[in-house]
Amino acid sequence: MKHDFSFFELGIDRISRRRPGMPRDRVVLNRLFFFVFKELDEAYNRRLAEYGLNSSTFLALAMLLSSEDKLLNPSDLSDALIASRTNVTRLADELVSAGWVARKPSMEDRRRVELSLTEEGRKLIMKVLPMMWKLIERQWADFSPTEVAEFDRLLRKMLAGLSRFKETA
Amino acid sequence: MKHDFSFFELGIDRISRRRPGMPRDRVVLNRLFFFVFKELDEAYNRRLAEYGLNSSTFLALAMLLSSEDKLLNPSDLSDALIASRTNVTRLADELVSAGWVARKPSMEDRRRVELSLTEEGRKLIMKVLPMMWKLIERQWADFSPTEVAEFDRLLRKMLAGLSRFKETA
DNA sequence: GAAATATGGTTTATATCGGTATTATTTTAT
DNA sequence: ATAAAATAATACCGATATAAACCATATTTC
Repeated sequence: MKHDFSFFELGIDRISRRRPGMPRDRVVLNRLFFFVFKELDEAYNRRLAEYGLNSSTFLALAMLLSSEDKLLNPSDLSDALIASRTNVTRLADELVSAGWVARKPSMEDRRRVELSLTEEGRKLIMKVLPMMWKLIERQWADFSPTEVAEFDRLLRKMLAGLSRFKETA
Repeated sequence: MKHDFSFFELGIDRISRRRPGMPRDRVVLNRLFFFVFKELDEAYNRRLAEYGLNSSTFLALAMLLSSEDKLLNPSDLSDALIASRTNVTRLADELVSAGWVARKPSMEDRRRVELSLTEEGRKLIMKVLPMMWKLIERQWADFSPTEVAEFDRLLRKMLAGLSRFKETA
């Protein structure tokens, strides 16, 4: 990595000095959040790439594994992945052509499509899940249970703040 | 919004029940982080869109404003935005054709290009910055200074955890 | 000082994603 | 029972992003 976060902090401070009125610490927080996300996303994608997966395809397979009875529709996946249905159609194409997922028309509702894991898809996600969990454990290893709980609380509070200013638009 | 976060928590718990060994709370934390990021990004982009901007173009203009003397190269922007140089080229094209930024060849190093704000670009970012700061203040309004500091600390700790497992690959 | 290497920026090819329109089917309203 | 509205999936298109190849210029190495 070329830069750690201090690089950004300096940039923010430079703006702050010249244009007064900036809520400095909160701007840093937003930027830090953004930065951490990028690192998080990149780290996991790099590991998943070893299996020909990425965050979206991994999560899709995990969802499919977790609901092996219920049968999942593309719309369900769209919700679970926070992705457009358009994109899920494409993802499903990808997963099907990789041989991990099967598409079947639904009997009850003929508009629907039912997605399920193939044997290969099942084997793959069963292999990847424990790897991911180990990774996650390692990532959070330094956090005490209290810290985990506090982080959780703050993230949810942040969510509340965000939803509030969504209404007022 | 169709779903709040509890939707995802239920999905995680469903997997957890069937496949033992999941570090449940940390998985939730990762997923929550991802969810919050999406909301954050979407919220800011929606506001910036009113000015014909998005996170990238906004940040680029802010960086340019903050270094009105130093003159910024595309590479600098690439670092600041955590974006590929390829993408910065495209962004610069966009900003130039919108009339907000000027491109000038550098004298000292003839490989380089120097980017600077036009008068219009300057006016725009001077208008947008205070709007953004107000937004950020509102977003974090419920957080006490202690909470802000604690959030900051936890995010940096998370970063440390991430960088650790980057090395070990 | 010439050759090898590194750097800055762009072009080209490719991936990922969302919006809109479209088609097929189901549900609702009258 | 039929017309209108809603829903599910997709095709098509444009926006945003990266990687790889490339050219021009600087820097390093010998």
